[in-house]
Amino acid sequence: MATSEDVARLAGVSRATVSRVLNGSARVRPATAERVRHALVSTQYRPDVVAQSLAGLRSKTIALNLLPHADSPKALSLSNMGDSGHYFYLELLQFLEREISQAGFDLTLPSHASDDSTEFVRTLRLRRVAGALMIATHPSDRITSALIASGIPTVFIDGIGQGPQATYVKSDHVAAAELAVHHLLGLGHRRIAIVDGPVATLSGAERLLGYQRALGAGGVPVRPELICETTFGTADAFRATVALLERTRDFTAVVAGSDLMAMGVIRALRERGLRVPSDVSVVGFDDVDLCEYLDPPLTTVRQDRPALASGAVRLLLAMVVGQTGCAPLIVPSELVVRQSTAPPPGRR
Amino acid sequence: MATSEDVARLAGVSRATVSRVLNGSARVRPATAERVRHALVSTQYRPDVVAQSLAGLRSKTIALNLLPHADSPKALSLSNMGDSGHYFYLELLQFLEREISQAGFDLTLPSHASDDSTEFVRTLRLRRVAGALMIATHPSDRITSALIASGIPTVFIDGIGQGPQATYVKSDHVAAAELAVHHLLGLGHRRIAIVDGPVATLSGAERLLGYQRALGAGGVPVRPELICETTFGTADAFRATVALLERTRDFTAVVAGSDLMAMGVIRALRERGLRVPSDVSVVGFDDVDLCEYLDPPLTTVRQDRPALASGAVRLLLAMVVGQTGCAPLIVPSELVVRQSTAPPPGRR
DNA sequence: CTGAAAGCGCTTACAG
DNA sequence: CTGAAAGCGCTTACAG
Repeated sequence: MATSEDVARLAGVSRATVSRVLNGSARVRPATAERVRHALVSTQYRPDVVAQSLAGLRSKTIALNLLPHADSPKALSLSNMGDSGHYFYLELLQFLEREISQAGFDLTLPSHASDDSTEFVRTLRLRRVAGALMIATHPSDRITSALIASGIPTVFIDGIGQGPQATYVKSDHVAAAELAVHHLLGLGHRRIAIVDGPVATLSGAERLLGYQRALGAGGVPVRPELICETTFGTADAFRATVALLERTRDFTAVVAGSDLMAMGVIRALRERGLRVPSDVSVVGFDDVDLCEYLDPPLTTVRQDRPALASGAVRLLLAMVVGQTGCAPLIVPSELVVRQSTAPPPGRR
Repeated sequence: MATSEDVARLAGVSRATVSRVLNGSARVRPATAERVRHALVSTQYRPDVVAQSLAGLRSKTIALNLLPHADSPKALSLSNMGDSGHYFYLELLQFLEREISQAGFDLTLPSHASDDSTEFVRTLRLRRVAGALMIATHPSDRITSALIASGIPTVFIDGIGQGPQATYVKSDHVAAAELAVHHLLGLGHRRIAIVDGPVATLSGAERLLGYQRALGAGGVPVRPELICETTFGTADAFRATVALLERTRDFTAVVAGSDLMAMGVIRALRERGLRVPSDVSVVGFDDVDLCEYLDPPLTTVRQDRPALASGAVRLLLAMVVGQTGCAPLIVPSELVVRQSTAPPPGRR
């Protein structure tokens, strides 16, 4: 593999000059630059990224971390995604990877030795990452503040955190939940339950808030016994729904905290002899790929994955090249009506 | 951040010695080693991974690539996984990440500038990756041979490739398909269709083979009109099943190429008025998390994800430390009977 | 505009 | 057993 030395020799210049035309870091006489450029292609030169990093430049690497309501970096990115509760993030990741790769950056999932937030930042620094993408971190996490203080450009996705070199991107989950509830209200439902994800989570908290607000706006009292909170896992949503049904059957619709949770909700409803949507309507969130293949196809509120991903990468890259104080990006959601919602029983 | 210089000064030795105790690369007098170790902890020293890489060592980084039947490295890892057809690999990745992280390695998804296989290898070399994990590469890919020739330790997962520093890990998809078909045969089915993934794919090809073999062993003739091939996507499985139904309805069971494909199959069956399993039984492969929440809960053949992942990482790490000629690992699958299979209509 | 030199933080022969 | 030196491949002040 050709080194910058080889290129320099071939072009009859010094390595410094080669570096300069490569990085456009200083003015080079057009003729020389041209010679260098020729040498560059004829040697098939590729800069050694490791050497570049060592020489002080930040590497062209973005660290990725997914830490749903866990205060510890040890909570691994993918491991957190593994339980199907996080399929949505996977679909998001797909777009994220595309954008980052197109910008010529590598994505790295660093292994964290300890679970201390100082160590976390140190690990990123040691790898000289250009920036960090943090998915689903809770605002009060130690890591959030450590990262903001570190000055490493970072964007929080579905999390909140702001600083000179930090900002965030998220869907408006409050409005999304309002959309879901309005839809149900519009169909004639009045007794609407919610099987929500953890309120310690941004989306969990916001969806609950939206649910309450929309109910209020519709003149429907919020009934605490219809509010369930659990994890984003399908199995837990199933259990929570079973518990809800044991408590009361006085509802005709349920807002599930996510599409995957909706699967658990629907299964519980059915096992107890309730039909969806004729007895109970169910609406989810995210609009994960498989929604339309569920039985019944799931009515849900879609998060705009491409907008979320490209927004996040755009902001991150802007900060990497020095921009500061970027405003957060709030992405609107969209109701997708399929067949898991219908008017309540006595109302058709 | 403390450098090895700092540690050396504090311990009253040279950087070389620090390096030696760190890497155990040479004998150091116990007393000195002890002093160094003290200095190590009191300075909270962490080696600079970038510098280590540059100094000639391979980095503690494993490259990850997912290239289902694509001859191009441009086909991005996650992007390939994004269509839900690859949820299984995501669940696998979860285990992979855990194992790799525990071993102290980072996982990197390198961005590939071109789609040439030489460039591919070069990219890995430039990043000084310790090894590569290739998921679902086709044996005849250019990349497969380039990688084997490169000498970079690599293990192919759900792919095939062998060399001094390359080996593979996979489920026995043939046996898995036989399991599925035997189960159906045992229930009394004789007319069994298959909606398979691409035969250009290892699992697609093997599952078809197993299907044919099991049928033969059961004395049931293989009928070409009952064999469909499509992608691993749910939507395509849906379409293929619709097409199959237009051709013939003379079957009482279908073997789907994967769980996600099974979702498409079931949906198509239902839309055409067929009930599952009373009219038609359906069996999938993989045993993805959500199988038990489908309606009906899906009978499937489970791939042993933990065994696949830990086997792959173990082999890779062995090669990273110099072992050569590792034998491939074939992992057995297991039938999981749920409720999408039942005896054929007239036979209960 | 361009080159010689120093430096990024480590490791590894080479001497002793 | 241990240190001084060279080197990994690049970049960036510093001179000119």
